[in-house]
Amino acid sequence: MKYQAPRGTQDLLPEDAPRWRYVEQMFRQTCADFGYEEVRTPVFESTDLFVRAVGEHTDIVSKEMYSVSAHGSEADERRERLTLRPEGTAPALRAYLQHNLGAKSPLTRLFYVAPNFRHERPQSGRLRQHHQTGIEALGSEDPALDAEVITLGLTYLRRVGITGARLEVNSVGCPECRPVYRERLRAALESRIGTMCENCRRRYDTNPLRILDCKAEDWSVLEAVVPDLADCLCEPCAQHFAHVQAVLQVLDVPYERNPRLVRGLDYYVRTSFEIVHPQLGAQSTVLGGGRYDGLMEELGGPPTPGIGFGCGIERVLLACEALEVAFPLEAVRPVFVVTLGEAARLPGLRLLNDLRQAGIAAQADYLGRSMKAQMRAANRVGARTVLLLGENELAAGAIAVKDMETGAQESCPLSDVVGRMRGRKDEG
RNA sequence: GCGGGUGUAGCUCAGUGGUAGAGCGCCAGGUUGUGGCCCUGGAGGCCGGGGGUUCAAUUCCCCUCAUUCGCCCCA
Repeated sequence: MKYQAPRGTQDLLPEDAPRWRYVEQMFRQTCADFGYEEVRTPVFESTDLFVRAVGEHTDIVSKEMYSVSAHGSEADERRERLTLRPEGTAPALRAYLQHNLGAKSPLTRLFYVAPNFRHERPQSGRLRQHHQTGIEALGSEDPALDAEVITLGLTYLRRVGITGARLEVNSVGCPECRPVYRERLRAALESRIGTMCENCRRRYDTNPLRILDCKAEDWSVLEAVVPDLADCLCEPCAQHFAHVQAVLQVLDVPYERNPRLVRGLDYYVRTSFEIVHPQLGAQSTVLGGGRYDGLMEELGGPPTPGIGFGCGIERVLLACEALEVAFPLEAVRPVFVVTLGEAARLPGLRLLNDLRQAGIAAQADYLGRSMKAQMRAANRVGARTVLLLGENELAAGAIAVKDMETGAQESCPLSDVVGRMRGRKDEG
């Protein structure tokens, strides 16, 4: 085969698309119910935007970005470097700042549905082009807003039909208290460096917080040694986290505090959360997010707190598959025009077009096949009604109307048939 | 970047050192102008690519490519 979809990408065929539409529709509906409005941003942005927002030393920026450069004219080469969007928050905030949405309203609620690109090794639940639904709530640091964002995510997943998901929350502190914790963690682990995996030894120097997230370490032993981040939070962060949990409890949202939940993007502060599903394999996070109160300033805007999440559509669908979720898929039941003989061909096309112009789903066979084959085709596309046009019907100025469920057939004047089909459509 | 699995018909997969099969799908017939179910027939495959061993390789060996699962990281 000469051409195939690039590694880590996939085609969505007609048989797949309805499930995607359904899941996206559930997300849009949930967002609408919570007062979130859609934003659509370009699929690529200035490379610098992502470097700034996500962090120069994160995996995403250091080795996973698809950067593109227009080649050709000198003018193009002078332009800034561009990168295919690796995550959704930075573009949303960029648009918020560029269009000064904060001036229109002190609290802005946005949602998006968009493809993301990361140059990683593909595996189950991880693609080079994947799709995320996500939201961003900008302009308030009210802990209740954290709870709202989390609740929206849970509501969406529940509506899609996902059961058995687990909500984990944590607080990763702020630029005030996190360095304090970082040093306490280093001190606690110092004597254990020798027993840690190669990656963690490196992390000990570069980013010790990520050691908490390592699956290779023996946590049954380390648990007792490692200080709890919650014990090191500064007073405002501790209060914030306590309030978030209090609101979750009032809302009857079941959650687990995961003291080792730290996320990989630099901009996260305070509330950090994930929704994981046990049946997803290695990539079990279906939804992840957190607060990013300093990010807007980092991008050159006014101080504007914010919180949001991203949720992988592919992972949602994997979970649905594992759970054997039954989707209520829309079924188009077209009218099918069957013609018999040359003389009926053009009048049949005319009828087909009249039906379509009247807003009635209508199909016909274009392969010049036998009546039996046309009937088979009608059955295959789920036709509810077949309109049969042959010599007898032409002579009588009529058409045979066959109900494919009952098999009953009757004659109808050709001039009445569109109106009659429209009547059936309105019935339901 | 590193490990393991798998590459045979459109799809899901059997199979053998002597150049290939099933189920489903597709097409057609069983009805001079009638679908589904059933029966019958048919089309469709350089057995991923290259090299080696052999009288002979889809089968054994090596390489390569693709794919998949995992590590890292993330949705």
